[in-house]
Amino acid sequence: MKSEKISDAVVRRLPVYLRYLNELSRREVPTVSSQELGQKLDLNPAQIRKDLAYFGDFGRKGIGYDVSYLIEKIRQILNLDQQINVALVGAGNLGQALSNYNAYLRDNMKIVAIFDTSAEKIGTQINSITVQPIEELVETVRQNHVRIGIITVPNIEAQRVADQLVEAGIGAILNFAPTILKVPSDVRVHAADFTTDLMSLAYYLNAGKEVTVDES
Amino acid sequence: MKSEKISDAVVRRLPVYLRYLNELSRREVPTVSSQELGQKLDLNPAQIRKDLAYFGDFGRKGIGYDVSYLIEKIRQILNLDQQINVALVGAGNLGQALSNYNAYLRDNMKIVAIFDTSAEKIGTQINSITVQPIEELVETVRQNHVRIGIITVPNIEAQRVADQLVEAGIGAILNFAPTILKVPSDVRVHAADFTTDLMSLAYYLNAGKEVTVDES
DNA sequence: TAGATTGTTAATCGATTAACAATC
DNA sequence: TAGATTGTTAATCGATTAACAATC
Repeated sequence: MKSEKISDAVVRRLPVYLRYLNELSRREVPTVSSQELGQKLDLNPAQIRKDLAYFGDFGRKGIGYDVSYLIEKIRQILNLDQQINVALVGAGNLGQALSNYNAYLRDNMKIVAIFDTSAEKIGTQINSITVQPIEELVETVRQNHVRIGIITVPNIEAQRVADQLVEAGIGAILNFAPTILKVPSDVRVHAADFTTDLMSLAYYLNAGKEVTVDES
Repeated sequence: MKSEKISDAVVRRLPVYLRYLNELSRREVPTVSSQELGQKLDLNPAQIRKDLAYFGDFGRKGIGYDVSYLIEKIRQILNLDQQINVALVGAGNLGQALSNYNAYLRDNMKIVAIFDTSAEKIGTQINSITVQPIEELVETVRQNHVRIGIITVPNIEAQRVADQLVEAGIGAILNFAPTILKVPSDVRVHAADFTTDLMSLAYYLNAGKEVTVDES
C-alpha cells in the first residue's frame, strides 16, 4: 500500500469491480482471481491487481480475492459504507427517469431532494420526494448534508445551478448538460452528457459501411 | 496531416469542440484561437491544435480557426454530415427520456426505431415513433439502415440485445446498462451507465475526513 | 510439495505539454 | 514590420503491461 495520489482512471474502475463482485456474491462465489475479473471485465489482470494494491493488500497469494471482503473494502474506499445524500436539479424527462432509478439505493446513494424552476413541477411528488423551487436549493442542500448534485437542467441554466451547488457546499457534481462547468478545484465534476458520447460513436461508423447489400 | 491511428481520447474531444463552435457560430464569431478554445473548455491549447491537425490544416497562422469552416470539417470527421439513424432498445423511463431529447436532431442523429418487450409499451407512440416488439429488431434495424443502437434495457437483457444489434449489422452501441458487453472488435461500445459515474464521484467526498498525505 | 496467484518493480506504451520555426 | 497563432517536433508525464519473487 502506497500513499500515492490515485488517478481518476483507477477510481473509475472501482465501481466496475464492485458491480461484478456483487454479482459473484449473489451467486455465492467465495473467491475470485484477477485473471477471472480481467476476463470478465475486459481488463488486464495486472492492472486490476495494481489498482487494488493502491488501497491495501486485499488478496491472498495462490488463492485470489475473497469476494465479500473485497466488496466491503471497495465500498469503504468509495465512501459507500455510509449513506451519500444526492440532490437532483432539473425535474424534466431525464431528471424524472434518473430519480426513479432506485438501483443506487443498494449502493447507499439516495436522492433526498429534487429542484426545478417550473411552477407546474414545484410541489409535485416524484418518487415520494416533493419538488422544491430552485430558490430553496442552497438552504435545503446544506440542511440535508447533500454531498453530490446531479444537474439535468437545460444547458443555459447549468452553470448557475452549479454555482449554487458549490455555494451550498457540495463535493461533487454529475453534469448531464453539455457544458464545461467552472467550479473550484476541490469540487469534482463528471460529464455525463450522452449526446457527446453519441457523436463520438458516429466517428467509428466510417468503416466503408455505406454498403446496403448484405450477402449473408 | 498524418495518417496515424486516432486515439479515442482525441475522438471524444471532437464533439466538445463542435459544441462550443456551434455556440460561437450562433453568436456570429468569425474565428477562434486554440488558446480561447482551451480556456473555455479546460484543455491545453497545444492539445487542441494537435487534435485538429490529425485531420488536416484547418487553422491559419496568426489568425486562428474559421468557426464555420471548422464546424463543417469536424462534422465531416464525425460522419455527421449525413443523417445517422439510431435505434433505441428499452422504452422505460430512461429510454423515453432519451427519445424526447431532440437535441441530437440538430447533430444529424435521429432515432428511427424503438423496441421493447413489454406488451403495454408495444404499439404505443413515443415521439411519433411506434414501439415495436423486440422480435422485430433485427429486420427493422437492417431495413432502416440503423447505424447506432442505444441500450436502455435492464441489466440481464443487455447482452442479448447487444447480440441482436450486432446480428443486424449495427456499427456502435451506447450502453446504459451496467454490464460489460461482449461484441466483435469492429463494433464500438461506449459505456453510459450513470450509476458507475456516481459511485466514482463518491470517492472524492472524503475531503472532510482524512487529508491525503504525500511524501513518505 | 506443486500449482496458483498475489503484490510490486521494471519496461513499455501512449498521451499531454512545451517550445519554436513558419507565416498570416 | 510587429504581434499573434498555427502545425509540429521534442520533452515530459502518466498509465498500462510484463515479469517474477514471495507465498498461500
